[in-house]
Amino acid sequence: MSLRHALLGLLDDDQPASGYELLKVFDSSLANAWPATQSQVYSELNRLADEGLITVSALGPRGRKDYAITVDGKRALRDWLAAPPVDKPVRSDMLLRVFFLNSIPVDQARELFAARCERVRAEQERLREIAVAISGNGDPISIDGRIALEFGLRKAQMELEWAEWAIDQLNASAVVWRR
Amino acid sequence: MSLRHALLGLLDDDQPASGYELLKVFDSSLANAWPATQSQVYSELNRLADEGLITVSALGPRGRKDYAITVDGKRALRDWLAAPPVDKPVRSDMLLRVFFLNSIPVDQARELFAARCERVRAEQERLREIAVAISGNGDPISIDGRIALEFGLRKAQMELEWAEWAIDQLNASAVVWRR
DNA sequence: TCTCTCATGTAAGATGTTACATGATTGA
DNA sequence: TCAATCATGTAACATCTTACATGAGAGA
Repeated sequence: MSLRHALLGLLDDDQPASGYELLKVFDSSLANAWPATQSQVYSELNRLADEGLITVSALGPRGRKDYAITVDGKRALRDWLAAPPVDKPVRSDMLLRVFFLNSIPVDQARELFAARCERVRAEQERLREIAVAISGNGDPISIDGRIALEFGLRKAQMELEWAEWAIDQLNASAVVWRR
Repeated sequence: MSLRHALLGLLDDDQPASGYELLKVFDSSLANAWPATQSQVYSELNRLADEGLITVSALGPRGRKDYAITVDGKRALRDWLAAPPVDKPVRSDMLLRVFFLNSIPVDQARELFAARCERVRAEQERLREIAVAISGNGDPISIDGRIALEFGLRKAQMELEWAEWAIDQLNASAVVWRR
């Protein structure tokens, strides 16, 4: 149930905002921590409003609704932040394939890791551009964003080195095989 | 829809197996790549059997059903392995909290990362024990398992260093604050 | 006027979690 | 005999994805 906490957190940080605006945050910065779809955001906002954790603070053109966090909402947010993070099980399509590597030819396995390297390099590039953007705009860089971004960069680097190491392992075991 | 591919992969690797046996694999090695509950495994096995991708190859005591992969199942598995892995969006409760660090006192933030270090260290320990177990049992270590395990170890190491770095960042910014 | 962006909503279906329910077999 | 393990199933609920639907306002 962290989607609601993400919404509460955003509304606590800034001024009241509409679902449309919050959605843009989910599509940009928050996409790397807790992605959510339009459908989810709008539904959850209505649920939060029903429960009194947020309220409609203003109505705008085109049916726009600005939401503000309530006292109850602030308490819910703080309770969540004080609780230890729950590690939800992580599912990785990539890692699952690794378990079945012996079901495919070695060449295809190498290809799998090579493709992974490509993907990760692209991801690294994307994150580096964000890093440049946020450090270049003159704002005092929010420490939160910096730390989250650093996580992404380190993870990408780790994955890249791992995939390269895996290819080496495949090559080494292929040599052994040939004897 | 990777749960079904995990099941097909397991049945392709080894001899026919029962849901109960497959479940144990999900609780041990596969838990780190694609965790699944008892409820999910049994339902999916029935669905796969309905679709003809696996068949009941033997009946045992206590209503035990051994499943074997079919030709259609093997094709489905190979099609999946040949397709590029899909990166499903990753949701991290921890990372989400990082985005709202400015909503809590610095001490609590430090505590968050310190607790993370503890958790990750425990995880590292767990994985190292597995590494010792599989390298010590005399079997020729499956390259698949080695590569998957290495991913976990590297990820843990990365997270640990990141969390420590984050604490340093907090300390540094706290100093700036005090001036 | 006409298109693009703003703005919100609903519905169907896939996937995952938690809890409950049931009973057979094995070994101490 | 009695407890632990083996063995499968269902139901309710939470969450997430994809697609469809609708319309107002802003600017060329």
